[in-house]
Amino acid sequence: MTRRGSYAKGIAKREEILATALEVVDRAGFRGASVRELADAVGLSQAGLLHYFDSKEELFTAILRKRDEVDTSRTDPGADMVETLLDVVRHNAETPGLVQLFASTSVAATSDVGHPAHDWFVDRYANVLAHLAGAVRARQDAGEIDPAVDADRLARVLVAVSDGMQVQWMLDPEVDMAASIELVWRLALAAVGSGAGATGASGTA
Amino acid sequence: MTRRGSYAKGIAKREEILATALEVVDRAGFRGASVRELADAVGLSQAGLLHYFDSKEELFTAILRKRDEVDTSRTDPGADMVETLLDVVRHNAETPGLVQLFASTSVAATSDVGHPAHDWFVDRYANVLAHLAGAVRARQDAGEIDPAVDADRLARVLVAVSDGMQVQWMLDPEVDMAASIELVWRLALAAVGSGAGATGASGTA
DNA sequence: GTCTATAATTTGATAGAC
DNA sequence: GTCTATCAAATTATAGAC
Repeated sequence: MTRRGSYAKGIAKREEILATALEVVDRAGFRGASVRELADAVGLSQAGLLHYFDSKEELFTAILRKRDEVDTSRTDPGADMVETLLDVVRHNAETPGLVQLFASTSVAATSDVGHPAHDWFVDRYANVLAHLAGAVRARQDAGEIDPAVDADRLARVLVAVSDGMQVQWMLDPEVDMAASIELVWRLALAAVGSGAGATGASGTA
Repeated sequence: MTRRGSYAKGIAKREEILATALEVVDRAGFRGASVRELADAVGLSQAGLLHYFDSKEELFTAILRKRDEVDTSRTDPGADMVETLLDVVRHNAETPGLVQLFASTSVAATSDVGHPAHDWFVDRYANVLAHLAGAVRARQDAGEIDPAVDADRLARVLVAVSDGMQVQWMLDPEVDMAASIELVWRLALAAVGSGAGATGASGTA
C-alpha cells in the first residue's frame, strides 16, 4: 500500500499537512517562505515537518502537486480544455499565495535541470500542452479555427499567456488574467479562413 | 554631474562593472548567483563590488537596467513597437543567463511591494504596455485590426506571451519564443472585421 | 512521530587597514 | 578605491532524546 518515494512516511498525515499548507500559503501568502515558517503555520516544528518531506523543494513541490490535484477534482473532466484552463486561471485570482509559489518555483525549477521539481514541470507542461493542442485541433476539425494554424504553437501561446499574466496580475491585482486568455481564443476563432496560419517555417518548436 | 542615488560612487567604473557583469551573466548563466560569485567573475572582492551598489538586489536590478539600455540602443527607435518586441525576444534566445535573471527577479520584485526593484518593474511594464497599445491602436486606425478589440488588453497579451514563453523556453531551448508572439499578432490582424472584440465587460484590466 | 539541539554552511553587509 | 577580516543572521538538514 505504500507509495513510491514516501514509504513509511505516514501518508494520511502527509496529506493532512499538505491540505493545511495549501490553505496557509493561500491565506498568508508566500514570500520565499522558509520551512520553519510553514512548520509554525501547520503546527509542527521544522524538524517535525521535514520528517514528511525529504527537502524544502520537495515540500513546496508537493504543495503545488496538491494544488493541481484539487484543481483537477474541482474541474469538469468532460469540459473543453480551454474552458478548464479559464476556470483554473479564474480560481487562481483568488489564491495569490499559490500564484506566487507557482511563479517562483516554476522559474527556479525550469531554469535548473538539477532542481527536484524539474521533471515534474517537464511532465506538467507536456501534459497541459498536449491537452490544449487537442482542443485546438478539435476546433480545427469543426472548421472553427483555421487549419493552417499550428495547433501546438497556439497551445503554447495559451499556456504562455496564463503564466505571463501572473506577473502582470501580481503587479496589479485588478488585471483580469482570464480575459487575456479569452481574447487570444476569440481571435483564433475569429480568424478562421483568413490565412492567419501562413508562415515561413512549419516546425512547431 | 553626480547622478541621483549614485553620488560619489565612481560612475564610469560602475558602468564598466555593469558591462562586464552583463557579459558574465550572459555567458556563465545565472543560477540564483551570489554577490560573491559575481564579484569573482568581474575581478573584484565581494566588498569591492558592493562598494558600487547598495545591496544585492540593487546590483542585479542595475544589470537588468543595463540590459534594457543595451537593447534600446541596439534597436531601431522608429520601428513598430511589435517589431521591436520581436527583435528583443529573438535576441533573448541568445542570452539564457539574462532571461533567467529577468524571470526570477521579475517574480521576486513584482510579488513583493517592498522589493528594491518593484517600482522599476511597475514603470517598465507601464511603459512597454503603453507603447504596445499605441501600436495596436495605430493598426486599428489603419483598419488592420478590429476596432472592437481592447488595445490595452491585446498589449497585455503580447507582454504575457513574451514573459510566459521564457519558462517554456527554459524547459526546452528549441522552443521559438518569437514565433508565439508572431502567431498572436497574425491572429489579431487576420481577425479584422470578424467581431473578435465582442465581450461582456468593457473594462481594460 | 515529534521535539530539542545543533551541525554545517552560506550569505549579505560592514569595519577598517592600506 | 579595493581588499582582508569578520559579523550577524538565517537556513536546511540531521542526530538523538522522549
